[in-house]
Amino acid sequence: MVTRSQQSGLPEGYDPNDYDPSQFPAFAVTVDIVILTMSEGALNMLLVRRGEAPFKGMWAIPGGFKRPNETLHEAARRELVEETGVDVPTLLTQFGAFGDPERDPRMNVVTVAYLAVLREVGAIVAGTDAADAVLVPVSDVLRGKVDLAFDHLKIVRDAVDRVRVELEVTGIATAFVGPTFTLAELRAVYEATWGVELDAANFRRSVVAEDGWVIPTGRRTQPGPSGGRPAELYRAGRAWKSGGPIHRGKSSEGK
Amino acid sequence: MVTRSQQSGLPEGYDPNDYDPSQFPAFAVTVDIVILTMSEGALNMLLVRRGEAPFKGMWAIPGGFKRPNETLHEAARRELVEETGVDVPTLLTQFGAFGDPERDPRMNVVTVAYLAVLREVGAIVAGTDAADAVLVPVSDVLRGKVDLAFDHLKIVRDAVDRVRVELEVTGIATAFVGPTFTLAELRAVYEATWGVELDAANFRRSVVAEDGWVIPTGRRTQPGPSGGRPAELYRAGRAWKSGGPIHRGKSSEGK
DNA sequence: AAGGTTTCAGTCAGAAGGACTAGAAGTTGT
DNA sequence: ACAACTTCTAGTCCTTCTGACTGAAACCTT
Repeated sequence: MVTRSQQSGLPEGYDPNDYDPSQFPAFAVTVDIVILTMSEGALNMLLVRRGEAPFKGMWAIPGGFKRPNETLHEAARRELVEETGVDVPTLLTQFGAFGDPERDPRMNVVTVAYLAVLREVGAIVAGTDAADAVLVPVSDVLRGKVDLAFDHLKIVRDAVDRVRVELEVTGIATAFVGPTFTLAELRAVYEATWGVELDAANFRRSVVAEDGWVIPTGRRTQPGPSGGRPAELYRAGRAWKSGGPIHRGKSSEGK
Repeated sequence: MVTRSQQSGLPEGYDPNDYDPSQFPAFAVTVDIVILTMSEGALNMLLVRRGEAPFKGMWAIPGGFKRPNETLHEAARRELVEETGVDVPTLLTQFGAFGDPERDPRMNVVTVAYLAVLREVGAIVAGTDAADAVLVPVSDVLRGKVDLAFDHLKIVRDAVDRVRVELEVTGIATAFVGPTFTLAELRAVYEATWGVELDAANFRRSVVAEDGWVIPTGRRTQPGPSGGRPAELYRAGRAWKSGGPIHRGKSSEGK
């Protein structure tokens, strides 16, 4: 937007010749999406392989140009559908903008980063060419085991920081699991994202505490191959709109 | 940035002719800053008057174009210095990007919004032409008492939402007060921002609780015109790096 | 039937926090 | 000088929250 610095009343000590506001610099604006999902008890993310220079052959998070006639959110949603075929508009949260001059060697690109949380892991990668899209553990990416293009490593770090906070203050945890879920599944989301271990009994007590966090369906799961008592299936309640029931204590391994 | 959607391996059902990536659309990128400060026990913000169309004569939050050779954070810092003369790089936090197509009637502008917290109220407005810059209560803006240009009302709402969260999870509260402060001053920050009343004794207990939140200086303030026991002066400790000591309860009037 | 595994239910103690009372240390007014 | 008032500080009481733990219930495999 356009305010003081292109008006006539410029601040003292500022030479308008340093910068001509009528000739504003042009930027490319892109939208990048960090797509998270739970797989085998760990936090995973979707990466795509770049087919063009720069960074050809390297892994990157999906994204693309914003179009002039769409909002940022619409652009993120469009890219998400194109990459995964999944349409989850409510779970798309913007978490940062990145515009360092040297982040793209070809031109000046400002990107707006979004965070998407999905379930249904298998269908995601299947939707694209398997060689061009892969699901990798977030921990591998954070440890630098995967070389990412551009400043995508920084973007991923910010995304993980954000989802850890969102887990505590929003209902994003229910987005990782299906429409019905066991409390163990839900607990695994917290444990994998925060890198902690939560007491199953205390977790249950917090979540079931007479509020509308989860609603029992009456049905049960089949126990896993290792046996065990079958778990009850719940669906998400309406209380998640304003802060979740689980809060993390003092120190956590993660971060 | 540039990833899949401009590569050869485009997703199925996507016609490349819909959009030619090599001719990426040009956007103007600006940086807008919501500058908050405490004044007379209330949360205030800085507004500048627009001197040019569109929205000429209306109030707006300060901002300006990002330059090609600076980062977003540098642009925000530069604009902040130009507007207020105050340089507080650590307290500049990015909280959102806004890019609706119709947000600027002239052209396609994507703005990245920053939040700055300042003290020293008087010097701020004095730095600019008094008629062009004004400090107004945030509550007035949120109630729609002040017509803002562009989508700045939405930006301000997001900024206030953000600062309310930051107050709880970061040490941003100490940025509102001076290098030394009384506990009543610090408490007023929470009360004004959250729109609640906090018990002075309980607030003290939480903040002084053996951790490094605040460090007594041994000095005292002069009591106000209404008398009262003089308050002890503290300075901020180092514990604010990871979460503040004050948490808000269930329901608050604010938000 | 026995042992293993997982879920569910309850107890106990300490921490955290809200409401409250009382005292301490200044002010102003008569 | 004294009373009345204001604000800050210190402490108590009680409820709620939460971490750690025990044990029972329900299902598996062998």
